[in-house]
Amino acid sequence: MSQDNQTLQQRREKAESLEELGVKLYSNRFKPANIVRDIVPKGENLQAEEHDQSAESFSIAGRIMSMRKFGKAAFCNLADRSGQIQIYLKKELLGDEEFEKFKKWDIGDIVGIEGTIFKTKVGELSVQAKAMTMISKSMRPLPEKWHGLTDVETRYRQRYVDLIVTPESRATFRKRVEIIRLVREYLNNLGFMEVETPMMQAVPGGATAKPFKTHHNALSMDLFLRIAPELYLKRLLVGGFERVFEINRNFRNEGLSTRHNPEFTMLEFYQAYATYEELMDLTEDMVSSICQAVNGSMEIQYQGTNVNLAPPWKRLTMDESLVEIAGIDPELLKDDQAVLALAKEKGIKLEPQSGPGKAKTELFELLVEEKLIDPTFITSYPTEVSPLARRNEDDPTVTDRFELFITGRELANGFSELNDPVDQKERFEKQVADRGNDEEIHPEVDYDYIRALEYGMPSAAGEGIGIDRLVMLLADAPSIRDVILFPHLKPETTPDQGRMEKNDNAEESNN
RNA sequence: GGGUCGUUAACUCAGUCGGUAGAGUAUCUGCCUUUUAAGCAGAGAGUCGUUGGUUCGAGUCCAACACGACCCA
Repeated sequence: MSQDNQTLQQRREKAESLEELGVKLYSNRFKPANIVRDIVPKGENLQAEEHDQSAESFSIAGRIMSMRKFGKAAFCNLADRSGQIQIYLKKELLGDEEFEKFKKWDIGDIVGIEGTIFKTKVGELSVQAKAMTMISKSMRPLPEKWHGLTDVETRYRQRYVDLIVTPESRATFRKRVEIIRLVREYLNNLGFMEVETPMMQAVPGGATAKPFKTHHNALSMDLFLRIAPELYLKRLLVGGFERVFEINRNFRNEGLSTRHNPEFTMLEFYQAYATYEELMDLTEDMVSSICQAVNGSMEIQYQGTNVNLAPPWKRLTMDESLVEIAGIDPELLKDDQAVLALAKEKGIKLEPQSGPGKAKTELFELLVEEKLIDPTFITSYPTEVSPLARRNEDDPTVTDRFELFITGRELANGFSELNDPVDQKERFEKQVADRGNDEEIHPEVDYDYIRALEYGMPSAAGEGIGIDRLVMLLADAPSIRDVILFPHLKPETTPDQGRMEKNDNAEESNN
């Protein structure tokens, strides 16, 4: 704390002298009648140096972002949720007493202003203050006005500061909110119901991933944070909710990267009597129209690369992509042994029980995935890697499934759902048997889900879209941490903190 | 988990060959009633990420650790 001494102390002293002048440092009396966005149009017809003849009074509240003080007058920039406007304060108008109080104001304070509007010499619309109210005194200085806050660690840890001073960051999160709103609107318009299913699950199913474990004391049982909502949403199809979706968090206990946060937001939706082909059409239309709405165009740049989201999007089977993009001989793909040998040659390590389907998928990830820049649906995923997808009726080694790739990254995964309880049970059991030596993956057969299928689930197709990755794409964000308000970081260390003690505790809880 | 880079004032950054810790912004004091990176004059502000080591002497060299970024698995 000692490093903050000087600034904090100075601010405290100012705060005290304001209190002595009778100012409440944290008043909740001020109710702004206006926001900046409302005031701006009122000044449209004013000339430079002209005051609003109607003398209409406005009141606004916000944070002081900058100050330019003169002896007996000053200009400030005030920011509220809708924008920024300049405030002009002069001693002559406010009176000696109020102006003395103003001198103790700092950049970062949240204040209320009442006044009339005018334009300055250079034509900037400003509010001339006739009354001023302290709403919240700031005790810490804001980052430098010109460079702003560039240290990414501080931006992620102290997002509140980032949001105050980084307009791009505010814009990204507003865009995120808008994208999610548009997804909801799109699905609602098609008659989908938004539902919430369990985040804590006794059997973490619906994907292959390492779950987080937690414990319920009263029930004295372990629970897992969900890795996917899939099996619950399909239970709702059984229950007769024929179009459902959920936008919520999934949790995966795996590595962190620019594309992976331990908790991430997923859209999953299920539509009875649809097939995966209809979902490809839906996805193409939904994503491209949302892009048009938030970016004004379907042609965007992602980190300097042009991406065209205008439909129709390319559709390739996995085998076609291996031939067209990886340049693999189509004859080779027909020979299971040759496929396995090629995977080995490329340095892919496979479990002993892995078949050609797994090998093809690995080859795809290695040789094709990153080359899919414009949106591309890859279809005909091997049954081996698709435990929940419906088999293709003509070729049972593949499923009626697609994944969507944009800028070399997986954005969506969808398929025609498996609704045959016998087939589903066999596949679950095989998955458990095949888990290999990875105990953490934790596959278990969800027998209640099998029972649900035994009551009869309508034919259906379902899909998951990674919302964080969609926002990254549409907001041109390089890291998933730029689109998550509070991304996961290790606890920060401070010199005067008992770090050693913390480490001891951590070790104990690991054991 | 591995590799590379980074961590110096509240913020953005310099810091040469190992020899008294620097700038701009912010802050404080004075002047200043249309500025907008306002201006002028002056002042204060540092656990150089942490802990060790080498050295007469370490922000600088070495090691370990912490946190972060990027790449790889």
